[in-house]
Amino acid sequence: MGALPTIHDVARVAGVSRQTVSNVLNSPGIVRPDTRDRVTTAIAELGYRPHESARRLRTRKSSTIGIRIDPMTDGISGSVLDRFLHALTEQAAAQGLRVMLFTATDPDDEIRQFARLRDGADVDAFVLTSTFHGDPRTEWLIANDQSFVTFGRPWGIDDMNDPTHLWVDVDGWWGLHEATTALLAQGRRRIGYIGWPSPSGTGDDRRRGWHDAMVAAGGLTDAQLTPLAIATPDGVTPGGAALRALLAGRPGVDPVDAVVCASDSLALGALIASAGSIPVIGYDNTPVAQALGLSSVEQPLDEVASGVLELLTGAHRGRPDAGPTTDPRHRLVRPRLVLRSPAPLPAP
Amino acid sequence: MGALPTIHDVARVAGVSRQTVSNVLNSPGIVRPDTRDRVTTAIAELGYRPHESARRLRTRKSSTIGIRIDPMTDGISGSVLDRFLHALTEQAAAQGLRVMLFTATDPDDEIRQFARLRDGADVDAFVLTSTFHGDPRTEWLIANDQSFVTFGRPWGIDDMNDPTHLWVDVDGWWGLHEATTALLAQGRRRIGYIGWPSPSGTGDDRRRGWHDAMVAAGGLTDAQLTPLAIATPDGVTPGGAALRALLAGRPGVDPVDAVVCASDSLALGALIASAGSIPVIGYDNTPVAQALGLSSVEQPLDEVASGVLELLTGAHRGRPDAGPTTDPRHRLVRPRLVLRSPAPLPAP
DNA sequence: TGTGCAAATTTGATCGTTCAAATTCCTGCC
DNA sequence: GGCAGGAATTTGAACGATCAAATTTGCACA
Repeated sequence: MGALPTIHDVARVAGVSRQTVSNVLNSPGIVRPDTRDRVTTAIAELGYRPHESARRLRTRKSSTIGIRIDPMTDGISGSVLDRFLHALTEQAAAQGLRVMLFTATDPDDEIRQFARLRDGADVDAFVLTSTFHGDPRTEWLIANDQSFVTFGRPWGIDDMNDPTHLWVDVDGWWGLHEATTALLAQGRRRIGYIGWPSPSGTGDDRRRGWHDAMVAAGGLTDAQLTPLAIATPDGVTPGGAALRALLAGRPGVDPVDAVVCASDSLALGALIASAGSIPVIGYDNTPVAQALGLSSVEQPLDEVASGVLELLTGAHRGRPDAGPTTDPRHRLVRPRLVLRSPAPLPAP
Repeated sequence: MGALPTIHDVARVAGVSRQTVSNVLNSPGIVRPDTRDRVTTAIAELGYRPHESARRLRTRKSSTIGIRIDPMTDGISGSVLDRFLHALTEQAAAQGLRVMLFTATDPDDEIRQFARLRDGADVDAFVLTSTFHGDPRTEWLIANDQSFVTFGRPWGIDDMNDPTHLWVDVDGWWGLHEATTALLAQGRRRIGYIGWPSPSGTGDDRRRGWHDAMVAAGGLTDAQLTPLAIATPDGVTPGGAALRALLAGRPGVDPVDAVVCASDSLALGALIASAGSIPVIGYDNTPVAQALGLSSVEQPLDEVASGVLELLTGAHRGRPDAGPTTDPRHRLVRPRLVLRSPAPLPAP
């Protein structure tokens, strides 16, 4: 009674062989309907479930995805990973895949973890977050023929159309384009941008979204736009400082009448510093933004998760050269603008 | 070259048998030092690592902990689970344990997931978060003799000293006692409390922390304290409403001059509604609190994680009746008060 | 009725490891 | 030198599943 039933027990009860039971589970098409029913009944009766480790040993597949969980560097946007993890786990489970976590102190350590998990046959695919240009992790994974997909573009030349690896990303350009356009529709004309220093793949992309929307609107020239964009490290305090600079203006540069930001952290700082005098739009739609009624650009993490799984389990099977070339090797999903009116906040 | 080395390859290179290699790995004490060295060298040379699935199949242990990842209900405190996950994964890895995620829509579904993971021999222990009194999940786990530890007390009578299962929790009483005491030391006398409706194990515990500190201070009687505590659902808006009520006072009830809250969500609402006029202290030290300079009570999630692992791998092995009775079956860790001065916020 | 051939099912081997039992090695002592 | 007895090591079997090949079944057709 204590022992769990094995495939052999099911076979005995159903009056068939082990292999037939295995076939019912793995390729039901090749077994005759009446035997299949008999086996299914026996499985239900005994409450049998295949022993995953035995299956993994034999098939040399773990059906497990490894993903690194960050040390929660920036608290505010940390929840993006959290929501992504949830979406990924949920959708993976629906396909019989498991999600295993690991931590790493730096990229080199992460590569050691890759090796450890691969050697132990613990996972057979990885999902990478926050990749950067020339990332040693993707290079290692490619060199070692590991199956993986990144959440984030490679940001190299031509990577969009001829990527060296599979990726899913959110179209930050589109997000900031939408945000800027929405402010323009509200009659704002001098819309500033607060983002990160170049070069930053994500950051530059978002800045271009703002820039292109402003140019399309036709009010300002390229030269007039340049002083409206501020590059600063991420964080609430830098966001506040940047906004004060934009509001103050300079000789020959008028103050801005709205601001879009590359992150909710920056936007929060800007919101506080602006004292609610001008509209501010952030990025990521974090809990902070939700709580304070800050407008923000929401990343559709469900779509990102399903895109990742498609690339992992679909024709490409997590490798850039495996699938047919007709099948796109990436997914670029569109974020959604969430407009809110800020809650009243206490004065200094 | 493609194939990973097996224990057999190591044995051949070292000139010993499979089992000796296995012994070097699992019980180094029983193998002679010089053979041990030879084997260790061969392992390093080949880069051998045991195939975890094969090992699990044979030993019937998975060395994997299962934990559910929540659907991110309340965004603000969601990051607590996130930080806990990170701490748990990190410390588990140090002990050769893996962490596997799963999702569930409700407690019954979660029980189905338990069964699935157990039957597949995927995990051999569970970590439960946010348990409640009479939780069907803990009952199922006990009835099915599963190894598990909860993050959160059972909240039943006598569970503290004679628990039916192993648990780790943060001492919310102590956290609110500290917060209240800190405000008393600043000269505040009429300190209000905003929390959740009774019965709520966590909530009632935190309220008692505030209550006991107030009583110890001696300024107010029990009857005078009652109107200073407000019970309301969690959230930013309810927090604001509660604070307005406390600030307005009533016939015979003077306004408060400070407030402690059961969560950062409530505290954030209170902070906004108070317009910075009185000090507010929250609970969880979430990113929002950090960003806005809101004082808060921080849960030491590293300690919680290590406590969970101790109970899981120590003498008790995740079961209430396994270890010696001298060994405590729970850990109650003390939170840390983080005092900040709020950043200036924009006016309505 | 027998034959051919595909479909359905069964059998034997195997994945990489550890357990249990058997064997060999070594050391001390008479 | 022989022998006892423990330490060190090796051997065969097993964990529970799937793969590959062998076998049996079922059906159409001559």
